[in-house]
Amino acid sequence: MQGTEYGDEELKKMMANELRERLVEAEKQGRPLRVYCGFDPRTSDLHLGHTVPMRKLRQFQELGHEVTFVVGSFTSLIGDPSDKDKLRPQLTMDEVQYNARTYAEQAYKMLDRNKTLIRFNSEWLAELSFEEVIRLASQFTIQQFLTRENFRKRWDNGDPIYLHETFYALMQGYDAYNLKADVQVGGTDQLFNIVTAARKLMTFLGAKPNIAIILGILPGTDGEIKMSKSLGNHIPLLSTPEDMYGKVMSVPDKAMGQFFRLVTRWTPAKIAEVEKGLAEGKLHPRDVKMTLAREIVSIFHSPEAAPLAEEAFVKVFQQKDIPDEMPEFALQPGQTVLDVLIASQLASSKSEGRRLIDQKGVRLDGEVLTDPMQPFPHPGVLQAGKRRFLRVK
RNA sequence: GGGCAGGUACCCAAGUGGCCAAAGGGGACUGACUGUAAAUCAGUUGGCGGACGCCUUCGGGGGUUCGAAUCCCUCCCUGCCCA
Repeated sequence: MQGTEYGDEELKKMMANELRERLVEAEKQGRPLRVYCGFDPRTSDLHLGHTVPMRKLRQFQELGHEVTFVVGSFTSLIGDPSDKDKLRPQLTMDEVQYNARTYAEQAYKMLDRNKTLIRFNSEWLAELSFEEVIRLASQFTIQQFLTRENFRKRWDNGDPIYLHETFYALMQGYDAYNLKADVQVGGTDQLFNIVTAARKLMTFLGAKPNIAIILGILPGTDGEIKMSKSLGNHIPLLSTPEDMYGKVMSVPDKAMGQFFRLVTRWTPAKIAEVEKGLAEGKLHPRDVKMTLAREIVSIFHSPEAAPLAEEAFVKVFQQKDIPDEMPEFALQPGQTVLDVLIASQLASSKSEGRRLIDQKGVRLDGEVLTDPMQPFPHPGVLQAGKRRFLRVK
């Protein structure tokens, strides 16, 4: 139950007990537990936050249980208009398939490729008739939905709550029913869907309710809000080892604990020890965070990549030196400093490039450049801000 | 269907005829400092031109005005109340 967060001791106890019973029962039947988690294939770019439930799935996998990675293709196909004016594009089956594939590919950084079943929920959800949907819906009251914090808040604020949003809970419950799931994994934002909706629906349909494993939500690099690409505070799974290491180092000290618990492979005992050391001032937060960064790079890249990423970090930020490796750029005759910034994508617009130069953020071989329009002085190492380097030839 | 209140930049949210490219917060970026891309402090955050400048932006479209995010018309969307 490491990293779980039910927000309620009773529920946690209940789930732990049920899990124990289910294990015994499955054992008797000579089968593994069926565990699943659903993922929205809207994006193909995963970040650390997505890996939290995956890591839990992996643990089940290692214990010999059957893990299903459900691609929420059905929801993507119908599109979700809850983002007011931006009409979310409805993805085609091809796009969903494509995203799902890249998604799964990244997920295999966490999951065992050979032991993971991948299913698309449109397989069964698209088959439901309206009549059946109504029958399922009749098991719920509006009031039940309004007790969910998420809906409650919006209700109180006068924000829209769309009717179909309530169906998501039903769909998720039906997924669990269809998969005959023993266990469903998800973040605290899924508590209602997994515990209230899925369990109720499964019981109604004559199945055993799934057991909820509810995990905490990983904050982003700002340490406050949940990690999300659209908020710009995410650490992409596909970032380079150096970038990933650095981004972890930029997480505020206060948020380290959540990273220990939610993304590392550390045992509760080790985490307790580290936190004790920090609290007593015996461990330096920077060193602890470096260990954390190494661990994270090891998980998502390789154990070999971690020390190299650390080396690059130490070199650049502690010794204020330049990294060994950096992209190269072939200087064209007549290019100004600004031209090079744009052409090399160190700046996305001329205004941004100017701003960068105004702010003394651009250096060539350590010298601050002040004139955006000057012809590029000479080949060398161009630095934009603290962490972007370019070898100009 | 009727009445009322709303739709503002990446997000939240002020602004209700010129001083608005648009307060404030968050996020992001830059600098200083440091223990790190932590914390703290300062600055920047639509685009284009060296700059006083120009262009695009406040739900969509149209209009009034020397001048509109702000006023009018119309359409779309949301909330509340009534039917």
